[in-house]
Amino acid sequence: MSNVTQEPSEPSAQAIAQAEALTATAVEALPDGRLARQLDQGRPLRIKLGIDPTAPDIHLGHTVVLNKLREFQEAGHRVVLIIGDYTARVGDPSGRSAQRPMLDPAAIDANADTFMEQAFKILDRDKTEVRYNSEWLKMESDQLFSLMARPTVARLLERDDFQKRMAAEEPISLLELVYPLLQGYDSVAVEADVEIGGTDQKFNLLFGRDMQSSFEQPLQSILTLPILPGTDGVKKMSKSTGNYIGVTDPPEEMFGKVMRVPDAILGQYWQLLLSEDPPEGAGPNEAKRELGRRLVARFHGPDAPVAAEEHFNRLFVRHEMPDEVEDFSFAEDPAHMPALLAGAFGVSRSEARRAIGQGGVKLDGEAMPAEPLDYPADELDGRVLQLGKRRFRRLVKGA
RNA sequence: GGGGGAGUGCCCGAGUGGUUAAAGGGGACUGGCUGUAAACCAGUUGGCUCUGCCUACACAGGUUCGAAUCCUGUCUCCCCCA
Repeated sequence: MSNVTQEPSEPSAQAIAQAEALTATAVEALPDGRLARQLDQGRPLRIKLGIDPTAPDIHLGHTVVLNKLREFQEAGHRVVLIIGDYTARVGDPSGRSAQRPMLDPAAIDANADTFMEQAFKILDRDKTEVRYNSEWLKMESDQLFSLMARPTVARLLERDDFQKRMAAEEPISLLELVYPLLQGYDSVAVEADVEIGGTDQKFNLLFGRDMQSSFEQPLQSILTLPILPGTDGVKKMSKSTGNYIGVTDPPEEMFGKVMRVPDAILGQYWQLLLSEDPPEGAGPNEAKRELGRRLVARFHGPDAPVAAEEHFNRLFVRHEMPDEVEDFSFAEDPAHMPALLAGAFGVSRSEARRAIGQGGVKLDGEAMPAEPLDYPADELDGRVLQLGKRRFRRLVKGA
């Protein structure tokens, strides 16, 4: 395929240096040396990222890739952000151990909107081209068949995920099998020069080259970036496993979540999110605090970290109440504690009873006794009800 | 189309007629310790008007004094052969 490109065979020293800078944090940049030759073409490259809007929010895991795109933009290149409104309906099998349900189009569209808005917290709008892949994937079936005629089943089944699932005798839908084709066709449609993704995307990214090749296009090079572990320190960060830090999380929550991350992955967080090592000589506590401050500042502005950190100190270090507590108004008199807790925190009454029995419920900081369960409304009015360590509501006697 | 296997609580997974709201593990929650975390210890983990009652082992019926366990049908999934 090299005959269709106008790349010089030996990249300039300058291009090599530039490529090295851009791939420093990447796990792999394939094919070897290709990026430098592309950079030498002296035109802005088209850097592709596809995101399936299966959830409405962007979390820090996404930002690793977005930050890389930003670097490309700063180097004068153009980002092609593909909203996978069509592929979201299919479901990417990458890293999956089970089939996932198809999403309904309305939800996908809503997700896509918030997603993009959040992506522009990082990307430069002026150097970004946003495309929806339904634009070209909503095709006639004979056109689809001609796509499907190209790759072989054996080729598709090579991938890890499928191997594992077959070995475990788990189902793989035909649709999932076709997914890489669709993603690959995205690359053809936007004439991508470079595609970026997490290491779990390697197969799909490489497959894009196959697709481009069958359409006799220049082949994209690919860049895989490390996967950011979630706040549990084990699994990939994702909304569905609940181990994520969202870019729209309020400052206190963002700071708190950072502080709760296991020490073991602190170094990775620093590297992947800030592209540097934790400060020399700082203990894990301080390193996490600094990480938290910087992230809060990045997403909420330079003034936000102070209040967020103070909130954290108050709640978790000094075990005091937050300065602002949401009201919960109740009408019953006398008030039945389990019912009150259920209403205020969305737990079941049984759970509430257990929590009380375990000393997990406090009123103005004092643990409540198991008995009695009923209190006169006047006695509770204005006091702060607490469940566990971090859930608070100010009780307000209402009509 | 034929044959075989399986569906249990948030997840995995024991249990094949009766002290089974259902072993064990994971996760989660609460308390302790702590640095916020990890590790560790203790407790909890279907619901409720809670010394008891109700609902639950894919779904719907049936057998039985009694069923997650037996029977029938339905749905779903997996494997093998074609």
